[in-house]
Amino acid sequence: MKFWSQYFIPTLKESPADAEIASHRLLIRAGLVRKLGGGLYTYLPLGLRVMQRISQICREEMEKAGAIELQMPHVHPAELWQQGPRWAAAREIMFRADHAGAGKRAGADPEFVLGPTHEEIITPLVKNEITSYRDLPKNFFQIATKFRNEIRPRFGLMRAREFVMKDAYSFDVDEAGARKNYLAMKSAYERFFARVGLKTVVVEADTGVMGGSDSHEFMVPAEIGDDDVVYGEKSGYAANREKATSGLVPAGFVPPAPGEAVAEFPTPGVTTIAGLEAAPYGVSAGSQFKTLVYVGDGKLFLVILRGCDELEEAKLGKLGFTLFRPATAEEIAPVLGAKPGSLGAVRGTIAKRDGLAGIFADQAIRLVASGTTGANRDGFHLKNVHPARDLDITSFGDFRRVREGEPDPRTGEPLKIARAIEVGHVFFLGTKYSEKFGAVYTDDQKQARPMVMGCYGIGISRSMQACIEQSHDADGIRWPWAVAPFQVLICLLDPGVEESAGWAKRLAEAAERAGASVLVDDRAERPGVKFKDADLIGIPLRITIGGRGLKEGIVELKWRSHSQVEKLPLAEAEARVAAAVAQPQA
RNA sequence: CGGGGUGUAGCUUAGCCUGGUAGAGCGCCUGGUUUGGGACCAGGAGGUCGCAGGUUCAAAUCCUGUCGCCCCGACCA
Repeated sequence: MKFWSQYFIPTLKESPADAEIASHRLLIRAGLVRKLGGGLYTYLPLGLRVMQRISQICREEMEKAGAIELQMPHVHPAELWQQGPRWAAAREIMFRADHAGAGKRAGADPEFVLGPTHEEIITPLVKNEITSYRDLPKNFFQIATKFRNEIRPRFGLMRAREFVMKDAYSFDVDEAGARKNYLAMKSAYERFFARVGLKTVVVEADTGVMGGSDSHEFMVPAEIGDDDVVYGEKSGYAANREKATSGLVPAGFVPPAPGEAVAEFPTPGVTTIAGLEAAPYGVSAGSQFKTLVYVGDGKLFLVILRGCDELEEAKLGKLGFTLFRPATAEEIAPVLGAKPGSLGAVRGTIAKRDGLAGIFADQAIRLVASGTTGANRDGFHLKNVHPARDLDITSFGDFRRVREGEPDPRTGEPLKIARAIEVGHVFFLGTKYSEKFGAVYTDDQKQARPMVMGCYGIGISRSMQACIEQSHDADGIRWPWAVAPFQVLICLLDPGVEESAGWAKRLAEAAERAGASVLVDDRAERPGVKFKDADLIGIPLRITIGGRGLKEGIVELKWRSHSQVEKLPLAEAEARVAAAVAQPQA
């Protein structure tokens, strides 16, 4: 039992100017966190309590699923990351943790980094400690602070530079075992989110910088999310937009036959899709081929899309480059022979074809029978271009961004798109890390084999904010029972009156005996202030004790999520409070 | 990093265009009256106007630079 007057809950009437979304405002107004700097927050007592509750639920579900808790360092020798498979890709977001007097040149690699995640730490550990198939499978987890120098921290805890995450890493003897672990984690996640009261949607996801092959994300649908989820209402198809495909090109599609031969025509000053659409050319965007130039691991490559389509950059990840970025005009001209705006991939028109690592075409261009594209000669384009006949394509793939309304890949129904917050992510990693770090075991045939891994994250601090985003009203937060900082708030309107204080104590003890945590608002404030604060901090069950009620022989019981007030006769009050705690309505 | 915005008391902000005494509300302190949905009265404390330079007799206000923060895009739990 805590007394408000002895505790620390700095609530605010007005929300700070730098908080824009509801959950961020409430996080601050309800006294859960305070900002130190961009993406850096202090968890105040109330916020910390919520974090601890979420963590505890997470811990329980992990352990039920057979995972073992440990704790790894936050400071990592940079060397380990340099040995790993993603140093180049991950160093951008890593904080350097050089110690003073390291005497490093500017720009030199850091000696230490702050851990953004822990594959590079757990894998060497397991390599050293586990060598036999008899000791596998194992699944280790920790709940710890992560450090990522996010390019743009935002929305409070939603995307922070320092945040709390549960991360788990599974090690198996083979793929079948790893799949089993993957599914075990996936269902543990479902139980976890159900318990914390977060409604999530599971979607197929891109693996991003993490690497790996299979991946699902747990999303909380919310307007303010920074992911787009593509889904079919009937089919059950749901995928992150970065990964989503549509049935634009049906299975068994037969490309149209080629027509007239390719012909060049002058297009002075026209360097955009829109420019070619306009008079006098009148070429629809859908029958243009857009040629994008990227640099992958130091070499140029081309991506061909229909003029009406947009590149989904994340899909370039499957091409296998460690690092890629759009090429600059200076890099393009010598290889293609023209400036951006006149580029194309028609066979024989590329100045230095061997200067390209490949030409990758989105499969949707196969829908085009006769297209128009740049001639690799400034001021000229080519028409009557047939994808298969004329373009010098290395391979076809899915690179375009899905748009709302396109057909579901399974059922053909129009796809929908909604914003969502990613709160959990499971990856099937395979042997990418174990091979790199030599995490091998000896099987029963005395053969050395790489362990098959999976990794699994839950954003603990982000989940806290997602709870608020999903459960609040105009007056404040409405905490789900399981994660509320306190479950019962006793609003003691006359803390100085002995009879009132006595009832507060008795009812608080009754609630605690029934298993609830209790906060007593014993401040010398007017009732209005207490009620407003009660709604703001969102404790699920409120018991009001005041002179008016006591005169009537009652105390009041009210759920934060309902508007009705129940009057409890004093004689029944303790039992009724205990009964309410046993059957929470939140 | 690109684009947009913004920095004035613990919080929300007015003043800036058109240079000349920094002002309000909330919160805080003291006293009093109040006491079931953010009370009222009286008094009080609290501000290097983000920082640095410049223009000027004079800069919160104009100019330059810089830093922080917020929003939109790429990154992610």
